Amino acid sequence: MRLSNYFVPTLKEVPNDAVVASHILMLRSGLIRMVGAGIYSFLPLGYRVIKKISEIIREEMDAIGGQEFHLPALNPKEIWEETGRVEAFGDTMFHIKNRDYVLAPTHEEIMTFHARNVLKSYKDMPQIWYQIQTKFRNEPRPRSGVIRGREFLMKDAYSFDINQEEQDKSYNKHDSAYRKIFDRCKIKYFVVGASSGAMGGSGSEEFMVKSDAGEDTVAHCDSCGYSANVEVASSRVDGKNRENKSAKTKEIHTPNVKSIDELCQFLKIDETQCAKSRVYIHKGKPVLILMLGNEDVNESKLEKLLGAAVRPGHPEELAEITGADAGSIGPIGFNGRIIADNRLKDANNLFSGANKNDYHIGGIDFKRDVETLEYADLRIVETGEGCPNCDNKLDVFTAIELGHIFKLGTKYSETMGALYLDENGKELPLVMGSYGIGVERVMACCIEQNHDEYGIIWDKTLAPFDVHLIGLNMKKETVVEASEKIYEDLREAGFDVLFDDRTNVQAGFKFNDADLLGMPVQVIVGDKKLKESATGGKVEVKLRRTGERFDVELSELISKIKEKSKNID
RNA sequence: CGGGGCGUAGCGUAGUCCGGUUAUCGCGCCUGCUUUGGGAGCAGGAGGUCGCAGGUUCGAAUCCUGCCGCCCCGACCA
Repeated sequence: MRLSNYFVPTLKEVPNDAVVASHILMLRSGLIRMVGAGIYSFLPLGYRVIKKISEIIREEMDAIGGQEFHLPALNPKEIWEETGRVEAFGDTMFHIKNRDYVLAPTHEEIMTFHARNVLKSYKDMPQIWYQIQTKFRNEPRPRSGVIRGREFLMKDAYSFDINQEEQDKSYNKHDSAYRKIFDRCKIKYFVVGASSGAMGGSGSEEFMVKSDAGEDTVAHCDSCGYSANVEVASSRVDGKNRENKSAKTKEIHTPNVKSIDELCQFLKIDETQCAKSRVYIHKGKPVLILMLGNEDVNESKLEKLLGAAVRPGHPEELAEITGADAGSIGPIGFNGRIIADNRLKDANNLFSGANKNDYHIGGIDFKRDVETLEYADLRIVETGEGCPNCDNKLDVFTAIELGHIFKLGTKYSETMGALYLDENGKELPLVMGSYGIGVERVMACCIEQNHDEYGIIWDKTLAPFDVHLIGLNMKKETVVEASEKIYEDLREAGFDVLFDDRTNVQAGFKFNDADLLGMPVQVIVGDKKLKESATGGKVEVKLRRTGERFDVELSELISKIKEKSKNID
């Protein structure tokens, strides 16, 4: 492709609206343009990358027996009403104004629609169906460029099996296919396992990439591979040890002391001597949560423990329930369920609120003074804490969810009546799985992981072109002749070549564009080096990732690039 | 949806507080000449509903009201 007539609008300056590296670089290198919030066009160069990623996904999906569909984005609303998901999605689903259609945010319903009445016999299974298409979600806040959009490209697959055991096989096939896909894309990812417990062993794995642009917070152990969303992650932390002697409880006047910090300062004590109180409302009833020191309550864990949603109590409620305002609440005399974090297990000599404004109580012994006290893990895991599975320490960071594989069970087959007959002629619901990959996120993550101050550094598997050929001074006939010939030869040798044949652009401009666009190999054709050799001339080859440059005789160029390309990974 | 910021040429911006001729500058774009291995030089030129609507005023990019859009933080996220 000749750059002189190729639509690659590069930007020298950083666009105002972009913040994260991948977004900035995708705009600057002319891969994408924004059309509206969370709505992007892929320009020719960017679309070449999308096609390469899609092709890798396609190959690996086909390899596990996947069959590619092309499904409508425009769906009759009534199909979605069968599963009650019009309501479940709520405002996240786009609705068409002048007909009863919705824009599909995912395709469980449509795939199940095709499966029912057609997959009738146990002999028809297993089936793996997939598509690589645009999804629509009315995200309240699109962000980070292509990473969270209102319209986005997704590979989603659905498996249909006769029972859970067979479903596990389909699930495992996807698990290995996903690892191959992300490995081939050279992405450094990790897998976050099933969020333990809640829905009876039904499995789920998220394929995550560490990134500041991410929206999930996860705890990860480098040495054993333990990974979990902080909503469920646990860690090894020491509890407050029970002291030999329990002091007597005493009420202490603590005027204007509202926070743990203030309490510690006022009493000259360490925060590990304090039990912090938070009151939550669960099913209309108050629950007192006690945390060691100044630790925050992990509301996700709390909800999982209680089995239903919780909310912090309003200030007026607190006064009514405890007789005190937020800064002076404690377990002694609290009327209701009390749950303490495991770190406070059987602790004594604690300070906490007195349920009386401007008073705290010291010398609290949980075993002696608090009846019906429950314990649970209610902490939010932090970096540096011990991994629950090995001797190492956890790292806590934000991450981008690239893919998700999920055991659906029979939720959709039952509500939509997708039933088959087993060997005994018994009618049973199909057991389903659902498996997604955000295609644009793969692209964004690659850029997040592979760029420098000058631009993108593509790996050869996803690079829009293999070689970026630069004719330095395209007004000199020697340069034109030589670069045109190299262009032909490289293409004949099977390389995709982006040829900067622009006549009106300075050398420095071309170099910088080449670094910005990030093809793995640059071939630089200049007048000087062409003249340097008696045997036909030399050109310079530069490897984008390492910055390594070297001169090559024209006659050896193809073989040299082939050799170097092998090593570029 | 809450909090904050922004909206002036394709991009990046000055001017806005304190209203006053023809709206600033850089990049990019067009023409010509020169230049050509690290984002060129000179000369000339085109390009603007100052986000939109209404209001105040002799006069509005600037003040007031309403709306729209975009970004960031939070809430939300099958």
